[in-house]
Amino acid sequence: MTRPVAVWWVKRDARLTDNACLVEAERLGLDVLPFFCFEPSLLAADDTSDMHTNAQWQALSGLRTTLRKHNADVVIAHGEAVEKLAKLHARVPFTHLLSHEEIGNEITFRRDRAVAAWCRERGVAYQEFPQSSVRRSGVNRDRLQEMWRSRIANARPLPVPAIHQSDTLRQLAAATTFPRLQAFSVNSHWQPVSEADGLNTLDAFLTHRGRSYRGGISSPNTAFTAGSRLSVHLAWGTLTARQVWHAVRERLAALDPDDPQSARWKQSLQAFLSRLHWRDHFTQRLESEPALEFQTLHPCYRDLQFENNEQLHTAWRDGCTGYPLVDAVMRCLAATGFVNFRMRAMVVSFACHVLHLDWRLIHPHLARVFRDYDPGIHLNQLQMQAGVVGWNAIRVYNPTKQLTDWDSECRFVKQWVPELQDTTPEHIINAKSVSGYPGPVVPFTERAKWMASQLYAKRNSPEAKASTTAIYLKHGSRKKERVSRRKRPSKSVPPKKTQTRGLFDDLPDE
DNA sequence: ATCACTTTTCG
DNA sequence: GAAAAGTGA
Repeated sequence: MTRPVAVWWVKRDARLTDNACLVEAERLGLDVLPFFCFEPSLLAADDTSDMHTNAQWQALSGLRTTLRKHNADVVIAHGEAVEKLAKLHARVPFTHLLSHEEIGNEITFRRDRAVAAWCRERGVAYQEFPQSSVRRSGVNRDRLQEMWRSRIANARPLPVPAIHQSDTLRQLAAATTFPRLQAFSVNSHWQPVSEADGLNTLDAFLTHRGRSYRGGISSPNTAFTAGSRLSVHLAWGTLTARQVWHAVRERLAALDPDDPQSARWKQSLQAFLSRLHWRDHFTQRLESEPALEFQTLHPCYRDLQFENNEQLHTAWRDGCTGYPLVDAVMRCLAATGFVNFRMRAMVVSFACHVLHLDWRLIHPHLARVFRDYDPGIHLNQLQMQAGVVGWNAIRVYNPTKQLTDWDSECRFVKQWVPELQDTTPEHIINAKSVSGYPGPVVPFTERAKWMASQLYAKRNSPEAKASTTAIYLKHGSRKKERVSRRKRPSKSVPPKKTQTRGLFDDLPDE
């Protein structure tokens, strides 16, 4: 009467919809036992924080609630994965271990390898299923479009299959409880993470909020509602890119051409889809080049010396640089775990180009204050904004210009930097001294120019130029041919039509 | 000539 | 991204 058991090892995929592990268990006709492990070695990592552990706890709590409606439950463990799996195996001799293919940092990769080795030793069939278009260990970027088409665009999200779980298994799972961790206390500033919250967020974006996406995501005052807010769900796997992609495509197809609002919706949703696709481009780069967690993709920057002044680092981290928008963003992140892309890019640019801090030095803190921390996205964006990828122009964000452009009334600044509560916007923007708020820790223009010159000097060395092409071919975008443009078209030439941007042109984000 | 806006180039 | 260059009223 007892069927063989497949353990579904839940990691960043605490959801029932579009879950290949559950579908596979059903296909094999196995009982399924979901298993989640809070791992001390991961909890202690310098890029992990309570914000992340709390997200996983919420996702898992949601999963448990849903599973119970299916008359099933999840085993919750606290300990190292191999050790806990072995202990479970002694109790329930499962034949299969199913999990999603995680593109993470070195710690999770090594952990996955150790689990695979344990499975081989024990004769447990271990299978990992991709949950994005990223190809494991694949480096051929020419085939990425094809991967996206076959895995995302031309494949429907998987429906929730029947879940078979014996009473014995269910009782065993139900008896396991959450470990007592500080991270599990509720913080109302943090965005909720669960499959149900993910679906609600997606729905609200597609029915109301999404209209303002285009034009709304740049300002920190509007981005909290105009942004999709799906990043946490994609990061922790309470939604998949495939679910989101198809939901957005359906919404686009359903737009009423007679509705004057439709044009705006269309622009917004297409801009969003483009970014959704870019996620995988970056994740693929980390999968192909895991060393970029520790060193720059381009060799010419590896011997670059950074000032790494500890006072400047602390001032940046705590939001005390004397640059109001930078400080507001750092404090907002620490409190909420979220801010829009542009503001994140600005604080990275500021730390690297103005404070002269190594991107590896600022990496752990940022990872910890991003509730949507996803190593593939984070590490690539970090290197890109630090200007060490090699082929993009070096982007230096001017915090004063950003303030004028996106928070000219200083609403966001005042919300997070109460010292400036009673100061007028003009006063703040012109950096007049305010008692109780520090002046600029370092001068912007001079320091930014100096760092840019350092970076360009590295890049322009003949050896560097030689390797740039090779690296670009391996890791750059495939979409647009890099045609050398005519310097100055003659007057007689018919006006060239403005090149319409495709979804995947080499202009990530803003 | 000037202004507002877009495109191109690039420490 | 920012600045310079271009465009068209």
